[in-house]
Amino acid sequence: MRLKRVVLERLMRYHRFLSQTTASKPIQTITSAQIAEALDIDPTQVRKDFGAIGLVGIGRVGYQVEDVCCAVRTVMGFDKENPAVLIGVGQLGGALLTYPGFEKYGLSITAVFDSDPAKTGRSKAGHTIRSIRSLKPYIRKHDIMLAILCTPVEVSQTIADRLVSVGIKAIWNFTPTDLAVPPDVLVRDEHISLGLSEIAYHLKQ
Amino acid sequence: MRLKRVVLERLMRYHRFLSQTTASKPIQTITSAQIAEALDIDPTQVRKDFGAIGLVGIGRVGYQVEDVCCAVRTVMGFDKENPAVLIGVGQLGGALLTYPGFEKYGLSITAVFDSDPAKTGRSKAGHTIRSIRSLKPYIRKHDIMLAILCTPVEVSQTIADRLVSVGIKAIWNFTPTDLAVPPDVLVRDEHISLGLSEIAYHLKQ
DNA sequence: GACCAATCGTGATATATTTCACATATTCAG
DNA sequence: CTGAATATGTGAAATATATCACGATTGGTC
Repeated sequence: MRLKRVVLERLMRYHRFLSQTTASKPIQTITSAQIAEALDIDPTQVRKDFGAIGLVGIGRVGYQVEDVCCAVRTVMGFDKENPAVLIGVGQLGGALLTYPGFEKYGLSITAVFDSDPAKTGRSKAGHTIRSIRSLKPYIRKHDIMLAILCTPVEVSQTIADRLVSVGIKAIWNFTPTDLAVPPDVLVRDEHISLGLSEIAYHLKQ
Repeated sequence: MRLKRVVLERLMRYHRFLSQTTASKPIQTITSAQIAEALDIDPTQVRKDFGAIGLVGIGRVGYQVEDVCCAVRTVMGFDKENPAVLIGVGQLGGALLTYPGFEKYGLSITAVFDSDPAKTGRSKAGHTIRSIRSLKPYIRKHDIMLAILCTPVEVSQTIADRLVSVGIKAIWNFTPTDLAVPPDVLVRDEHISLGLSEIAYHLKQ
């Protein structure tokens, strides 16, 4: 069965926790209770999640840490290369370009685009900024499936439409827009205003 | 009753949608069905969410757009000033400093800190970077409740502990760490790896 | 003013998610 | 080898969330 978003997010937390833990103190195995305690999750939940990705533990012992990490990475698809394009090299786009953690997840930004003629041709973080007009041919030629969207709000839907028309399969949306796309295209929103709302509400209490 | 996180997120989507819509074409009222259609949500859900924040609509007409926006902003606490400190002026921290959208939500970054002596004293986006050693006295003196955490992973928990000990009430966590804090302190995680996992999984299918 | 169509408000229903409870399996001690 | 202790794995129960169904209310039309 297709894994739900909440499950994927928990799997990531397990993975991160185990990576951090083993980095400081190498351990072979871990129990669902230990993970649950650290991440403030119910132990049963941990076991069910593990079961969902085919992990089996050992009674009285727990799970092989190595196996867990491996299984999560495989299920997520981090072992596959995912070339991506980044569109809009503003402050945020620039910050993402230099983010060092992407390769760990199989993501590599292979080209960056911007509609500002003053930027095109220039170089940023080792990438030559291309004109937005070369976006379509590039995606077609290299069979890109993922686009990272960092444009101003005004053009984000327009760019999204172009991306869809040329066959993109996922859009990582850093613009504060609710994009309209066909159901087979995944949009993952990374609006920080959502986080801000939770914080502001908490502080008001 | 205390609003749930999912409700808050939907309220934000309504608010953003209405802001965008009215910006291009001024309208007085809107129906739950119209909002639901645009955001791919059930109309009943919209009405229940509105009911939860005390909004009442009019039969055959819908809701006053103005009222909705106003109610959301009030409930969220965007009408109150929220001074915040930002810790860790790297790529991401720098990008956040120049983000123009915060004031709309009542958030203002009043001071920025970094532990790198090479950075302290310098200026970035209109802020003088302070030494991390002045963090505690600053928070105490100005009664700051919110911290934006953009430090390297290695020190994030240490800084979080210091923040908690000096009375911070919410941490907006941009570092890929599961922070351990007392239950009365809100941590909102903004790990982009979570989004990445959803994308990688989708692309693998 | 009376009727019709469209919309809200909400209890009931359905679905999804989390937690509980316990049988089963494994380790360790004596 | 046996028994006690501690894990897992999973069906059942509880909780949370979303959707349906429908009465109540409003605005427009004749």
